[in-house]
Amino acid sequence: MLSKIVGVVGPTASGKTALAIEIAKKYNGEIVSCDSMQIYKYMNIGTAKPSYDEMQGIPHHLIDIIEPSQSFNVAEFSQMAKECISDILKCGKLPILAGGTGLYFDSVIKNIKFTEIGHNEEYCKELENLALIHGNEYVHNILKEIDEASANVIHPNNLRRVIRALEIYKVSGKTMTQCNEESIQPPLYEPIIIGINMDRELLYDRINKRVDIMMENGLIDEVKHILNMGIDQNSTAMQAIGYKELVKYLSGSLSLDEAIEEIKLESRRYAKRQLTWFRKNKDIHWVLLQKDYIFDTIHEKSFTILKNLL
RNA sequence: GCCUCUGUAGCUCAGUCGGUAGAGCAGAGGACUGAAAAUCCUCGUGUCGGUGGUUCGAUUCCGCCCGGAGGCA
Repeated sequence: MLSKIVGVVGPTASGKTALAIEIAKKYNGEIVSCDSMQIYKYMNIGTAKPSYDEMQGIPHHLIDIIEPSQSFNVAEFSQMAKECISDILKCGKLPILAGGTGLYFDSVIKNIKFTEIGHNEEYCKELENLALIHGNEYVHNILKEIDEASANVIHPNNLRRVIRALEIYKVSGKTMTQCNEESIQPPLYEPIIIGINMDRELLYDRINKRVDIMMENGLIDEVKHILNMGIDQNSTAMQAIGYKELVKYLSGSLSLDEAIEEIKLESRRYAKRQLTWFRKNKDIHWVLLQKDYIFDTIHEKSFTILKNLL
């Protein structure tokens, strides 16, 4: 019998954090954040990290665990998240995996096994160079020769993924297809997943307003502070929405208004991508918010679902 | 009041020497196994301002009307 855990997913600004906390309060739970940017310290306003008060005494895991200068990846996340969940279950409490990073979420729910495949930066650079000189197709053709199945799935222009597939082969001697097959394992938990969604217009309105609030709360100072720590503008952390645009503003390539509009635009697109990812997961119980809404209805509907399934 | 320019996709505009139209942006959909808030793919029918006329045929030419911008009085 698998242990039950709760999942809370949805696009940015849909209210995942608040819902997760309510669920934790009601069911004696602890929250495992599933967010690729909230893992970074000092990035609070722009990642909409819950404040100490907002957490209402509920333990939150995998938030503020690394420095913005450090790199991080799914494999590490997956491992840490499973350890957290295991600990929470041992205490007899309910783990709640909540966040908007679809890949991270699935890696835990599907129990994907990431074997030790390191990196070979030199090789990657070499491939990047080849692409620069001969074009993306050229590198894609190299992949086609060693792993046709992957080549068929990865678009030639998606250089990053083409290179990763080649890197896997270079480092491990196995094709990506082979590695992916081996990574499939039976799930560890029985997840009950709540997905929050709402009318697009309403969502976008919430996103736009939240960006304004972030600006009022001092996002610019937060970005300056991180930059002053000597964090590279090209670091993963600085690719976060809200940060990369303000870096452009601070370096003078965008006006403040342009930067704010770009943050809103990128956030809306991000929300759309998140929905695309989560929509294909048929196990999600969607809770929809209509236009003339009372926000608590999301919580009520969620509790009804949980009551029947937990 | 007169003159000139202008009205085409949600926005900015192109274009049709008369055969009912296409870019960018916005938007939508999709992919995703070690950077994932990343990366990548696909998608353009709209009373061509309204109304009369010329024409086999008008968004295109002509008249009038209604918007908008500028100039002269």
